Amino acid sequence: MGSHMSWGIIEEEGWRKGPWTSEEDRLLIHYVRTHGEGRWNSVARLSGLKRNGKSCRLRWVNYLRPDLKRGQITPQEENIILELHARWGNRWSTIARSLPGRTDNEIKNYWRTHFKKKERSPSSHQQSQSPSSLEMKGMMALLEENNYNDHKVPSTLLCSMANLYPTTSESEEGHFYYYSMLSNNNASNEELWWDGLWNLDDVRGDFSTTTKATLQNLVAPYC
DNA sequence: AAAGCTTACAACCGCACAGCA
DNA sequence: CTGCTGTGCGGTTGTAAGCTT
Repeated sequence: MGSHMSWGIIEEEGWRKGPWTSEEDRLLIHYVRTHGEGRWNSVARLSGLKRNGKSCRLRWVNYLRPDLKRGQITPQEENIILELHARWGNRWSTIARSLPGRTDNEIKNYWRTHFKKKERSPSSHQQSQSPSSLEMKGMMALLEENNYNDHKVPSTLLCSMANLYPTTSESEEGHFYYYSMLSNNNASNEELWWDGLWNLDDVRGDFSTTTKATLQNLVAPYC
């Protein structure tokens, strides 16, 4: 689908809008390779793209990033989304951090098309592969019980994550380390925690641009 | 076969926040 | 302290493709 959509190309104040062309993608990829992520408002000047910074950032984050996982959301990922949404609500970026390769936009879209509908038809919800509302209540009770206060993640969630990201190879190593660390009862050790966060960010790349707010977002749900 | 409906997803918008001069 | 700029986030929209009637 995607690039075939025909949003009319609009030029407003010199900025192009609408669907990206492969040439624009190429320019943006080249820009990121040479200058790194960030400084999005400089993209137009440095790359020749007639796109504003926001548009460039969005295109990169949601579509061009090399670590993106394409394809359908798996049932395991769906379970994680359900669980994390029950816990955090519409904090899509927070949820996305637990699903490497998935973007907040992707998860948000998935939620809207799948679960919003299910909310309206409770009977179909029970038939799905997702946990029933009763099961979810149990999970949430577990979550509340543990409350992440001692930096523990419920084993149910960790099982899903471990199943989802079983390998320790290459880019996923950091993530798995992160989850294993969380599952460790001794992981309340603050040092281990921050080690894990550094590791996570390292994997996500461009650690240098990670702001305090980003780290706070990362930590907040567990604190 | 055609019309209407649903799903999927790319992209935009407005707001909030952090950092910096 | 204040205003500006850059960035991130959540909500929303628009449209192609697929499905149903």
